Amino acid sequence: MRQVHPNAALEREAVIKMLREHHITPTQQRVDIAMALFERPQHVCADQVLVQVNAVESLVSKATVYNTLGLFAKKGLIREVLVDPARLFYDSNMTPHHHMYHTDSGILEDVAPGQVQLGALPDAPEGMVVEGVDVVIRVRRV
Amino acid sequence: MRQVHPNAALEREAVIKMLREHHITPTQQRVDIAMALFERPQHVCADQVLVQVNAVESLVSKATVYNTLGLFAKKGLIREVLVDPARLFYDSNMTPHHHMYHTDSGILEDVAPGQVQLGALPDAPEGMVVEGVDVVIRVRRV
DNA sequence: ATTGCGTTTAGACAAAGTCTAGCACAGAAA
DNA sequence: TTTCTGTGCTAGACTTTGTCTAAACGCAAT
Repeated sequence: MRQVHPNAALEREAVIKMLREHHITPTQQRVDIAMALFERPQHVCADQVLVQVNAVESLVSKATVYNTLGLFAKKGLIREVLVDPARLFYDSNMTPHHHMYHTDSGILEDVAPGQVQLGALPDAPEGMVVEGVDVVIRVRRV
Repeated sequence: MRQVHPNAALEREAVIKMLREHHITPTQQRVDIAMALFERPQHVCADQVLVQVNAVESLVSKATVYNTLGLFAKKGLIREVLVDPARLFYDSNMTPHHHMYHTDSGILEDVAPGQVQLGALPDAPEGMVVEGVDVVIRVRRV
């Protein structure tokens, strides 16, 4: 049986509200996943979320973690980050910013938007809209 | 037995020279792959290269295609492009430019560097160098 | 010819992510 | 509260991309 720690109740409510605001039905599993994601701003891949959510007790299946992360990204709650060819990262920080990726260690850092001057983007082709612009600065040890 | 079309001889020599300039031992397989890549500037994934190279006759194995594309990228002959979470693309156009990615169709286009104003990048952390900066404009149908 | 080293190969393997078919749950309605 | 319906969840099989391994190959130098 599912047990929810009583002290977590308030944050849980806040998360449910957030999901509702993004037109996502707040199921138990989605709330669990969202709480893991928004505990702190972070970059995670599906596998890490799976482990984190099920750390204490098995709450959410693999398929649901994948489905939910995809749903959250589609609904604009989190952001996909493509930096590692082997896995997809998600960023729970939705404020505009860019990324610095350490290719040898896999570390992914945020870069404040003011640190990159981005101007004059090309127009999207006829009948298309810009969904987003990703800037990734790849760095490595000398 | 390996057959090389006589008219391709000249281009083959040029490719061999290019490999040597990048300190890559020009084996038959590497030359075949490079010729497929540089036939025209293009974005390809490993699987497409495998098919293209072996279209007429089976010349190169899967492992070699993967190894060779990785080698070429490491040696600066081609460039990895991360746009699709499911596969890694390679760009045989090494002149500086950015990318526009059609998320629904998978089409990947070049964007001339002049069309994006990129200024004032943050410094790389101590003991690190910037390997590259990727700018991807993701677009989709309205 | 023989040795040695880098390259290629087939096929097994690994990891990320998707799919399926049936069960469970959320929310609406009575 | 109970029932109902459509959405969501699950285990586990499956797919796809890419890597690894061990043996064979190729070529240059001895």
